[in-house]
Amino acid sequence: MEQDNAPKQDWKPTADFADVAPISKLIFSVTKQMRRVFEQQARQQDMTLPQWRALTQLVHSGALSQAALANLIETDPMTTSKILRLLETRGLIERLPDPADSRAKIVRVTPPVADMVSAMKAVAGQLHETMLEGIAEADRKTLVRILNTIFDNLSGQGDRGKDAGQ
Amino acid sequence: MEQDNAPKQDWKPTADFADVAPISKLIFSVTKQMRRVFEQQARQQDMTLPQWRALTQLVHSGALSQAALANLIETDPMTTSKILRLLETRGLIERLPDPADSRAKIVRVTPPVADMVSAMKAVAGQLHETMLEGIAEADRKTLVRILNTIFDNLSGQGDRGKDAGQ
DNA sequence: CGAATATCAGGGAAACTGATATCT
DNA sequence: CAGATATCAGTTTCCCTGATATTC
Repeated sequence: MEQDNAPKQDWKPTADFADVAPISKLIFSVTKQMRRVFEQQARQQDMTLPQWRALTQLVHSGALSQAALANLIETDPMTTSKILRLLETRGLIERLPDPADSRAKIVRVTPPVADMVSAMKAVAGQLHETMLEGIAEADRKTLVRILNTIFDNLSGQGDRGKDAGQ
Repeated sequence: MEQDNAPKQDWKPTADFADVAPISKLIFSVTKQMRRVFEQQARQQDMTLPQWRALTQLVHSGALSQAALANLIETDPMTTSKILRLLETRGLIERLPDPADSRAKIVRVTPPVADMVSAMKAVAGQLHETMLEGIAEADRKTLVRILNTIFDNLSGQGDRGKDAGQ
């Protein structure tokens, strides 16, 4: 038996993630909180965040091809296809053949989605207000500006991540 | 001039996610980009983001019980257990019985983890620099302050997510 | 006893890879 | 033909739920 009542490590801890990339860590933490709160509320409508992003993008942009939608919501075509299948099964979206390109499918939301979107907007709006409580308008503008800069800096990194600027 | 914009569908599109929660959407987009770039680089070390967060937390805090670690990295105990099993299989961490509480296990990193952490720090640091390029020091400080406020606003929301202390 | 710790069993969703039929 | 579009098949990881043995 070794008498090691003092469990100590030999090597030095040096700098860790929080020291090397404190802002990254903070953004990840914030997003994790946002995601958890959102999805907990959204489960009442059987809605996940990626599904919600696809749906709102379609509401915002109108009918889109799957490839265009995938680009806008920043998911690969295969994942987008699966997300859309889930939404289609529930009758929230429909996929129509593109008359101008028989490879493509045009995706659009269906009328009965309105009620659900309305309910979800309340959830998203509530979350948005809660998280921004006590933050002045000037700071919010600054935040948006900085985040847009970060987004632009990251677009173009990695294999995929082309444009999507906007 | 633009008093009447042309509607595309029969039902009213009203406000969508981007209108209701533009900052939320932006944060999600930024995080998605960060995550993709990070995990793409991290795959060279067979490392995912949650695993990396657990590992760096252990480096930072030293030995911890699984419950304490789970609280710090904001994952539930079951998920934490599985993440640790993956790390333990690779010999990156070890779980020892807590002499003071025989229900608990004390988790700590193993010495050979140093090389991998060193390589990952380079990746994380590179990503951090890239994404913050062109952002002044004052803006970075502002960003950290606002994000901390948001984090505090969200802590306490939802079933889990109490105070980050304990 | 009630609460906490860790784990088992099981499920769903997201992201990625490689391959493929069709079409531009 | 090269490239784009959407999908199939399959794997991994994460996150959640309910249940349980043990211990505080």
